[in-house]
Amino acid sequence: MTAEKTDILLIEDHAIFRKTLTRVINSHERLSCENAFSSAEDGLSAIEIRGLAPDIVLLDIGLPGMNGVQCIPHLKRLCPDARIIILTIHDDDDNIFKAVCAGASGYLLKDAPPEDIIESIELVLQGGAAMNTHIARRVLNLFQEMAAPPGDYDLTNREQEILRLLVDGLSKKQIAAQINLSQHTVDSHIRNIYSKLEVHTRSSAVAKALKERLL
Amino acid sequence: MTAEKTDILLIEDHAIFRKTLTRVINSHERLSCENAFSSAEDGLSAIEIRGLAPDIVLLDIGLPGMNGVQCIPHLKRLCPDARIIILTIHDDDDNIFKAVCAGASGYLLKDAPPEDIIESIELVLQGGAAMNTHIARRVLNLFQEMAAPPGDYDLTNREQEILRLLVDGLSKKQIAAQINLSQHTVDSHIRNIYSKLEVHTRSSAVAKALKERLL
DNA sequence: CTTTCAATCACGTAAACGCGCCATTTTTGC
DNA sequence: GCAAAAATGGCGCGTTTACGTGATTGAAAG
Repeated sequence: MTAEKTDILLIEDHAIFRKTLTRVINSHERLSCENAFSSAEDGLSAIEIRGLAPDIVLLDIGLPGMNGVQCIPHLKRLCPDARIIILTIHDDDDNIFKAVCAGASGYLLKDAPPEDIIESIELVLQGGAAMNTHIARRVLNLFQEMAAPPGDYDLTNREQEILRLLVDGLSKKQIAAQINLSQHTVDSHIRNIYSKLEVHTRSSAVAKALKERLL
Repeated sequence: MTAEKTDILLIEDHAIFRKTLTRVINSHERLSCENAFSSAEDGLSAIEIRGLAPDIVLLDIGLPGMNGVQCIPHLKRLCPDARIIILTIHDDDDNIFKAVCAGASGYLLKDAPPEDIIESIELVLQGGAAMNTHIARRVLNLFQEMAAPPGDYDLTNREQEILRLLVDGLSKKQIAAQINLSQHTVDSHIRNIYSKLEVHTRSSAVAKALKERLL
C-alpha cells in the first residue's frame, strides 16, 4: 500500500452534481478528485495534453457533444489502466449493453446515495465490478439473449468434425487428406450434414453452424 | 403480499452443506426449503413427478452424474418461472459463462457465509441478480471479450450487401437476380471481397464475416 | 437376432465456382 | 479537372460442388 491517494477523474455535465461529487470524493481520506470536466472532449484533451493517468474515471452518459459510451474507447486508448465507472440516469438496456461491451467496470445510477458511489469505487479498486443487483440482472439477461440456446441437429462426432473443417474453408479433397478418408466418404458426410441442417449449400451450412453455435 | 413462504429447492451433493443450508433457510421466517436433493437427476424427476414449482432453485455445479450447468435447461423447461442461483466452489470463467448463458440469476461461491446466501435469495426475489463483485467483474470481462471490435476490411456497401447474401447461402445467379445485376458483376464483387478478406473460398468468406461481425 | 444407423467407399453428371484477363462507366476525392 | 476507386459487364477454363444411386462394414438397440 502506497501513501498515494487514488486518482479519480470525473466527466459530468451537470455542474451541481459534479461539484457535490467532487467534494464527497475529496472528503474521503484515500480518494482524490483533482480533475473534473463537463464534457468528454474537455476530459480527453486534458488527459492527452497534461498526461493524466487516473485510476478511475467516473463517466456520465448523457453528455453534450460526444456521449459517454463513445468516450470509452478513447479513454481505453489514452489510459488503458483506468477503470471506468458509468454514472448515469439512463438505465436502458441499450446503454448498459454498449457501455459494458466497450469496457466499463461499473454502472451506477445517479440516484444512488454518495456513500454507495464511494463504496462502488472501492469495490472496483479491489478488482470487482460495481452495479446494483437490478443492473446486474439486466446484464445477465442480455447475456442470455445473446446466447441463444445452441441448436441441436443430432450431428454425429464425425459430422461435427467435418463441419468444423468446412467452416475453416477446406475443400472435400483437403478434408479427406486432413483426416485420412476417401473424398467419397467426406462427400457422404457432407450430404448428411446438409440433410440434417436442411441446407443445400456450403455457405448455408457454415452460416448455420456459426450462428447457432453447433461446434 | 401473500402469507405463502418462498419455496426454495436445493440440489447439492455434499450432505452436510445441504443440511446446514436447509436449516438456515428454514430458520428464516419467509423462506422455506422442503425439497433438497443430492443429484440433478433426483431433483428433476421429483419436480416432474410431484409437480413441484419452486420459486428459487439453489444449484450446485459439481454434481455427480448430470452437472449443474447441464441441469439448468431442464429446470427452465420444467419450471420456467423458477429463478436459479448457482452455488459452487468453481469460479472459473468457463463455468460462469455457461451458467449465465443458460439462464442463472445468480452465482455464489460456497465459501460465502450463510447470511450472504440468504441475502442473495432476497435480492433475486426482488428481481435482481446475485453475484459478488468479483464474479460480476468476470461477467463484464466475458462480455467485453465477446464484443471484440468488429473487423474492418474496407468493404464497400455493395460488397457488404453481397457478402450478406453469400452468408444467406445464395448462388451468384440468385444474387444477381435478387439485386438486378449481371452474374459477371456479382462475380467481380465476390472476387474483390475475397481479395479484401484474404480468402479463396465462399465458406471462408462466410465464416470470416460471421466471426468478425462484418455485417 | 435382426434392424437401425454411423461410417466407409464408389461412379457419374450438370451446375456452380474460382480465377485469369479484360473493358466501360460512374462516383469520389484532392 | 483529373486520378483513383467503385461499380458494372464480359469470356473461357479447369476445378469443385451438390446430388442421384448405389454398396459394405461394424456397432448399438430393440
